[in-house]
Amino acid sequence: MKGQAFRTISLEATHRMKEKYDPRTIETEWQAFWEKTDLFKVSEDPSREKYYLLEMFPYPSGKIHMGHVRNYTIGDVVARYKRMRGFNVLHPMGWDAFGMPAENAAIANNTHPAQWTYDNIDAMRTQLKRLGFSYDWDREIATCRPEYYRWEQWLFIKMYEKGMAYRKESFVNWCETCQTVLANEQVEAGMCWRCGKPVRQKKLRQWFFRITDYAEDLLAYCDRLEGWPEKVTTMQKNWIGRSTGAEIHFPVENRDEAITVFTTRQDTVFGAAFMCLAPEHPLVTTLSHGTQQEAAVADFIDRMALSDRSSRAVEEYEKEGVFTGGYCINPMNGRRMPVYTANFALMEYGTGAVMSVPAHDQRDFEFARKYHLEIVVVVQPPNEELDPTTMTEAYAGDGTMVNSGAFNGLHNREAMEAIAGRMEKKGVGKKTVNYRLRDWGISRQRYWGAPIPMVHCKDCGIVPAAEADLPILLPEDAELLEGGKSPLPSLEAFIQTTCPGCGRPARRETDTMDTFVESSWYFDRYCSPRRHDAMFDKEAVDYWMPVDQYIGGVEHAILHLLYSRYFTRVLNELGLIDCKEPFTRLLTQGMVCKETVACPAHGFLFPEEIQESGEDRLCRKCGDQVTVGRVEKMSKSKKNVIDPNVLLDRYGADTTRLFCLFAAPPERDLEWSEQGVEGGHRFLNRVWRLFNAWEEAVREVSPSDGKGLPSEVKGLYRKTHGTIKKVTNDIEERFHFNTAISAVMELVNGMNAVETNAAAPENASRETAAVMKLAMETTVKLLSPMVPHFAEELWRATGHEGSVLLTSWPDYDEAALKTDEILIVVQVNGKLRGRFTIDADADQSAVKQRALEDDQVWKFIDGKAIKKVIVVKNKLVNIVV
RNA sequence: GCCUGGGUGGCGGAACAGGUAGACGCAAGGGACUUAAAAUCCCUUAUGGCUUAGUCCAUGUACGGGUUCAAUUCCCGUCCCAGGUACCA
Repeated sequence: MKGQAFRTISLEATHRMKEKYDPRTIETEWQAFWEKTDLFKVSEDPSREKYYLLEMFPYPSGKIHMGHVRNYTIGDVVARYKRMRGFNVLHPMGWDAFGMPAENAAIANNTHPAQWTYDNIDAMRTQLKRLGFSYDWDREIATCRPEYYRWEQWLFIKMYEKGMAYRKESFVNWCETCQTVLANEQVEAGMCWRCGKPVRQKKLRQWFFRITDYAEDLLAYCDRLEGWPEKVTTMQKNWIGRSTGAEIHFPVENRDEAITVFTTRQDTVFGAAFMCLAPEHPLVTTLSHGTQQEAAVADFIDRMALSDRSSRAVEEYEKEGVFTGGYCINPMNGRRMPVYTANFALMEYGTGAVMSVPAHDQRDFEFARKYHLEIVVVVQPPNEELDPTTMTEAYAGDGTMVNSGAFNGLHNREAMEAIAGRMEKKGVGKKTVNYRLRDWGISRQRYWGAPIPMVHCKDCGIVPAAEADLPILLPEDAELLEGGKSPLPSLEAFIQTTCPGCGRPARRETDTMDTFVESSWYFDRYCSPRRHDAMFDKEAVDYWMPVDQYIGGVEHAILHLLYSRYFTRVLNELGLIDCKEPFTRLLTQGMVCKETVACPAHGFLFPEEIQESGEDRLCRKCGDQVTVGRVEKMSKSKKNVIDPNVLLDRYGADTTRLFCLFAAPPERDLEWSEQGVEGGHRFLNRVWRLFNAWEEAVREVSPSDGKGLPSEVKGLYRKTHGTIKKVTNDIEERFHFNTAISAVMELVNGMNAVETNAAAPENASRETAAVMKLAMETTVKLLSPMVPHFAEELWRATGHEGSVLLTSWPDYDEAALKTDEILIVVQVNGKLRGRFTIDADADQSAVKQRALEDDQVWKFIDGKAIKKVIVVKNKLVNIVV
């Protein structure tokens, strides 16, 4: 605090709370107070233990949605909790500000992407502030600012120099009409999502990051990420897709070259009867050239280029192919194998060539049957004899080798090793490891992104921009073009430059970077966001990193998280940071869902388009009955959205936060419920009234230490300590805020019962008031991370100065949890038959005795022989008869 | 197809290490307060049964088996739902 009393918040301890809970007033007052007193500002302090809490930063689309509210509420609770636990907590926020929607919006509204983006950021920042999140706003970053992407360009150059960034030709989804590259998810059934015209596979020179160099390391560390959900590490492992096998070279007939394949089943090489190449494979055209097949092959390649990857991958896609006219030779047995090109062979996996073993691979089997190709059995299963003429499906299991020359009789698993060894000796192949993971293509033919800082020079080739020229600014005066084509290649003022090598005129690279690049290091930048002469302040980044707890949607399980892990390794190797894994613990929160409502005439309806009339729900546009559909993730297209602003206006931030936390545990989907929000609001009101009633009575007393308790409040004292324990565990170990809140609700119910059962506040004994005070202060502290404004106000009401956030989290006294008497339940043959209470220190035989004497129990054991009696300490007795 | 999750009252969800199934909240019904309504407070609420309406009995955590004194929890099999992934050679 800066010494001066803040205007609207009275700092006096005698400040009286208002009769009525008015969230809007207290929330704006406390937000202003926090800001004025710099409460959330942090700096490195080596004497204190740090805690870096991060939520995935949002794309500035214009409005916060409920998914954000949930994500950031969860994060804020943890941040505030850790802070009360004494940690030096870094909790920053910023904007993932480059990307396509800004360009689309700019075209649609005739604004500039920068203008649109910055306006959105302002709007969303205001919303986040209204929710009372404890961000250190001084660290805010927007990735579209030159101060940010300058360092991304700098890093790109470092990576280029180290060979980690390179350029190569690859296939992309290309829309001719829009003159642009489309991401896979922008291709709908083979058509451009924007103009509806067919999408082609086009070869383009593109920039790549060599993430595959780290495939093994990224995979190996998956098992060490103990704080990550297994679901996510499993998805990453599958994505990396390591498989062991062999690389085999099949010489091409009459040519001095070979087709190299990757296979995991080198044991079946003697059964390889034909070869399948991806349509994009360079040999396909070469082999068919001058043969009768030439026209058919060309036609097939054309047709395949038209179908994008996702539609090629649709279910039950018919396997088809065309003979290329060429042959290759099986290096192990000299078999002449026809070379086909087939739609199921993928250029981007392995070598783009498949040795086809129809007897032992289902896909090859179907292909062979369709085109009447040879089927050779080389692995015989243990209990049956395979006959190639009558087989109805491939046999992919293990067995004994046949038709395989010197390897006949071996078990196929042994043969794998033996054949690999033999191939290596002959120089026709070797054991190898293959990954599904591809290098990361980062080129985008887009305007609204970070320019790739490279220069094309006629004489020197491709050279990095000079460090002194950074940042390579994205020109602001660009005119956005209908259709999405990047204006950069036609902006002469941008393109023309001089070569940093020879000084002669040269041209700038016009590709911009994939926006996943920005989000792969923003968490490092938060550590020293204003540093202008370096990417990061090494000391700061080594103090704060790695992120202790990262929170976000599971939809980023693969790309964002994998790229961030990769970048951390790169930065580590370049000596810029010490850590190797960026996120120690990861929480993936569930989606926010709501029922969909549709009208037969008008389709999906927004909640405000629905009229409630008695039991009926009607469409406001036409008055017809609406139909209620499935509960689905809130989305604009389904119109099942709730605008957080409406909630903030109606209930305030604390109720909104409380509902998000209470309705479901964080990792599960949350189903929206208007009544649930009401319920949360009612709870806060109930607490408010309780505090109002007791405010005077507890003002002068100190919280009870548990000594000399009147019997009517003994239970409440114990409950208070029990609640601290429960809430602490729920937050600390599981982030189960829903059960934490339930526990506080129970405590509040307990406090209410004091008034009904024991004493009205005005004639409560001093001891009773002392226990009440303890319970009240505990309630405030336990609730403060979740409903911070509300808690601040009540903290004042219990006679304290300053912010409750600056106090420490309450401890519980294990001794206070002990009860004099405990409840024992009695079972007969495992069925509940009775219960009794007994002194907590009673020994087991006494407990057993009591159980056997119980009237209720006796009814069930009378006349039967007791076989066994099991006594579980402090819990139950089970009598087996 | 494969890989993850998940299936518990009218609903959201609890039961953390096999030990009282249904915490807490919502909704519903009844009652109190009020001229009235809202708000608030109290009571009831898994299903079925009843000779003793009870500290009662039976059934019950998707379904079928199993292990155990005891299973929502562990094991085997089946069904359904959600998410991810997919011709990966």
